[in-house]
Amino acid sequence: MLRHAGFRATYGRVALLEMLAHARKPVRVETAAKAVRGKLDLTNTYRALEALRRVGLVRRVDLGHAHTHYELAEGKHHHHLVCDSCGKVADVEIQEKEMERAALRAARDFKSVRAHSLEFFGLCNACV
Amino acid sequence: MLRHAGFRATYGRVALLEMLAHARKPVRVETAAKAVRGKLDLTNTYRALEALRRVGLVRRVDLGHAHTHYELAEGKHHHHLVCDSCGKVADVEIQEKEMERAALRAARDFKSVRAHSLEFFGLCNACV
DNA sequence: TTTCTTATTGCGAATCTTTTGCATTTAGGA
DNA sequence: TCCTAAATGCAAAAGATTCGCAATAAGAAA
Repeated sequence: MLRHAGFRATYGRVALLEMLAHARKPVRVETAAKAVRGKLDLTNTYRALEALRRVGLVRRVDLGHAHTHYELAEGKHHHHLVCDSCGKVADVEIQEKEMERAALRAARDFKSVRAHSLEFFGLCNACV
Repeated sequence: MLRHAGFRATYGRVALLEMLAHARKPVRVETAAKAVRGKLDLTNTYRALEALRRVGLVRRVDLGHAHTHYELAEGKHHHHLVCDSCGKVADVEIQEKEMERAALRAARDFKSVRAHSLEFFGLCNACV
């Protein structure tokens, strides 16, 4: 995958992709860096994730915190429902196309929608 | 408004609300602070905006940048379509309720949705 | 395999946004 | 006018992310 995307397949990047593949929810850069400790430091984890994002191997997830999360870009684009209380994250699929069309209809003066970010916040069953 | 919300009506906060009332799009904290220069410094602009947000007078808008934007909380909750090229912002209204219901349906294990964030990115008519 | 080019990395320092501490000022009720 | 808690300014801290640069290593070529 890495070579095909024009990258060198370094231990750090491979480890990074592997950890993302096993993660069950979007991961903070700091967490990712710790997971590949010894193979890639924090600075280069930032650089690697950004590079991987640019070629579409990973996606940025903005959960409204001060820090960015990343997840492996597999399957279709989806959103998240985050528990306010425990932080649990569930994947959510929504009628994307229709929503973007609606946005375009609502926004006079715009010709196209390239992307959107949509995250939900609420309570999971295990929390009060 | 300020007194009614339990605040002291200081020059700084009044100026802040006035500038937000005239702004045509969500404003960065730094920009807001410059606009009320002399009446409120950067630190207290942060404090004031957060306080105003807690009582519902302003809303936070997260456009996916490294910094937070704020807008006056008037009218119904809405979203934004941001031009990738020039940064122009248009307001967008979407069928909120139905979307949140759909999210809840899609996310097993969740009992409620308190809020969501939704922003669109694309190109306005004036840009390439 | 060895060599060579340059992408990648580590590390320190810088930058940017946001928060905190604290002494001083001030809005607004008594 | 007086008094107290809310607000404020300023300096410094904290957290996230980026930059600069010399050292290292992946992978193509010999």
